[in-house]
Amino acid sequence: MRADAQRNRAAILAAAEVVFARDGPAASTEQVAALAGVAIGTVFRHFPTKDALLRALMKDALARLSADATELIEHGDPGTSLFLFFADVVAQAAAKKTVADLLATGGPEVTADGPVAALHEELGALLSGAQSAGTARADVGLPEVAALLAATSDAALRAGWDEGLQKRALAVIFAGLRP
Amino acid sequence: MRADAQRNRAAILAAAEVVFARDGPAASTEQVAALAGVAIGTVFRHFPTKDALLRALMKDALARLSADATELIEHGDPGTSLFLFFADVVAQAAAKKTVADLLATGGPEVTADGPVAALHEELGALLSGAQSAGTARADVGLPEVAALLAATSDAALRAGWDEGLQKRALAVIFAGLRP
Amino acid sequence: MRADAQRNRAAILAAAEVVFARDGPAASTEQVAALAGVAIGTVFRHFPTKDALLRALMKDALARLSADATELIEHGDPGTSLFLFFADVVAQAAAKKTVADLLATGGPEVTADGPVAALHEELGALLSGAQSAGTARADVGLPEVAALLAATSDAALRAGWDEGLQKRALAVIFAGLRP
Amino acid sequence: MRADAQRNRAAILAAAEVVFARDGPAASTEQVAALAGVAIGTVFRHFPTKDALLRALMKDALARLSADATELIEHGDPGTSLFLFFADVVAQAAAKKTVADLLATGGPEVTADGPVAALHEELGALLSGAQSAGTARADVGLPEVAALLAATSDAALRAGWDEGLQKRALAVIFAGLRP
DNA sequence: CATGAATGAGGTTTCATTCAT
DNA sequence: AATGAATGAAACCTCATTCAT
Repeated sequence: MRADAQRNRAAILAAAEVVFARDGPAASTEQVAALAGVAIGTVFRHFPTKDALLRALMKDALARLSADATELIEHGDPGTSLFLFFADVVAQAAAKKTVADLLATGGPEVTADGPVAALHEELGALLSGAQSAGTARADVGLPEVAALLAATSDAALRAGWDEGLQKRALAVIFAGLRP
Repeated sequence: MRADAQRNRAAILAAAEVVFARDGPAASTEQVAALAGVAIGTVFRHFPTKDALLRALMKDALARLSADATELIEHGDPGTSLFLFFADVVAQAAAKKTVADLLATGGPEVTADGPVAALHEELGALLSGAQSAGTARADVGLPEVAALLAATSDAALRAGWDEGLQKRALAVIFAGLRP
Repeated sequence: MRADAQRNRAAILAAAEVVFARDGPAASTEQVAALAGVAIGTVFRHFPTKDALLRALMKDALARLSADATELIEHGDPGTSLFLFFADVVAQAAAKKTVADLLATGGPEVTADGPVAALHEELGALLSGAQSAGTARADVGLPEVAALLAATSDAALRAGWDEGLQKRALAVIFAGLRP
Repeated sequence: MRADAQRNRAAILAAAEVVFARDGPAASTEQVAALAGVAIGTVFRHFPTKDALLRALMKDALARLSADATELIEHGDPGTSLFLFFADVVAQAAAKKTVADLLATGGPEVTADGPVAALHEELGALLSGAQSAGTARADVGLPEVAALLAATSDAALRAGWDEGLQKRALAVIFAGLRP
């Protein structure tokens, strides 16, 4: 891929994140092209379908989340990393739509193997760490933790939870997770 | 309003609930008409705008929730009513989209005074009841309870939480609410 | 026809005159019904078609014009009646749409025999009278007088000619008609 | 703009002129597209609204009239140019709707400053020329001349004045304008 | 007779996608 | 590889007309 093509791809993804966050997935692809400063044809050359663009967006967001999780698993404090990660994701979701959408739906058809599974594994590691450290109850499972993470992230975005509300709502969930 | 008109209005609302739950608010009004067994013009005679139809749907769902809450407040056990209501709403949301959407967004422009406020008041009564009965901590407030209710309802729908997942996720939140 | 039916017919015609004058022939029939204070079905019972309603409107307007012309022919001064009639029609047209429309188009398909022909005959009588009285040139014919009457009536309405403009524009035409 | 786009724009305007002249402004945009040999989307790419298309049509027609007037002012005989222009406009109007519509209404919102004012100025120059040359009375003003031009153009179109009728009707007006 | 709800064709407009330039 | 004009299906909405009440 040529250098300018690479640059265009990045610009399109960045523009798409802004546009779809602002106007929802029903926003028109031309708005994305306009914000990216390219012609509509260029968008479709890089992403053959609007859906492909949305999926690429999710993949990117997932990758970023996974990187954060990995960092915490490797260098964070096992007792607090789960809660830190949880709170971070919710805070990010309150600002960006895609993160939430992807967590909520798992994205279009990307369930079993893809990057979503990777993120779940990492979340599982964080949970195990907290359980070993005694800061999370042993009888809570990964599915409900992941579900609650998705639910709160999504809600934080859609309802526009402010920082105070995020804190109080998460306090309830964290209290429920602790022994 | 004539009897047949009344019947059609109800049929349209019922159809809209199904269609919008299945395909999201971007679903076409014609699908609603088809499922309701009426012509497209009839839908627009009853609801002059697609938006008006969506709003009517939310209003209906809200009314049903309020009725349930009122019933619990008046005849339920204060110690368990909050949790019962919470779980019921989430369970319903897992089947119907509008309930969740409305809880998440408060609906278009219906924020301060309308039926949303009424529901919040009722939720507040349930919370107070639980706190008086000693089954909910005194330091949790209505805003976070409402926010968590909206978040879990919405997620239950979108992600299609099965009964087991609903139960486990709510168990965490309920544990966090208890003293 | 029952008395109330008669009353409804008149109310519909009156309403139609107002509505179509205000919004043009593209105005909806329901607006007419609403202004007349009847249901839409009643309009269609009296006039089986929107077109029929428009035609009836023209027929009425024509009848009124014919009556005025006849009155002038029988009791007016031959030397001035033509000019008086001309100016009157233009003045009325400035206020009501249908008169102008009908003069301009002759109405839908009503050319040879109907009330339009009657009006033309009367206009011809007025012209002859003026020519005999020496206030109109002998070499102008009925067709151009009728055409100019239609043109100025229509324009007076559409462009909203005020009284002063009507007077000055007609002064030119009258000067052209005089010997 | 690309060459093919330019060609399409012109084709659409030409088709619109024909279609709206034949069927009035209520004619459908799809007819325009069909006659222009393009898809409906192409019409809306060039003119984002049906109204925009109608306005563009008027602007074009105005420009052509202005060009004709300017030509006459600069190179024509002052004594006859006014009458020539008047007759030409009426003759054209008998064939094309837009010319007449625009003269009658001034077009949508284009009143004070736009090209309509320019045309009025040019008409004023023609009138002054005729008055200086002694072929028009000194006491007729631009307003009534413009009004009569609009009225006759419009009527010539709507009523379909044939050449003979145009000639005789204009003869009356020209006689009224002469000293 | 009157009512007004229902019909459904048709109109305007949007937008994902294709393809000539 | 980029451009942006063209396509055409499909969405929303209107309205003349019909017909059950």
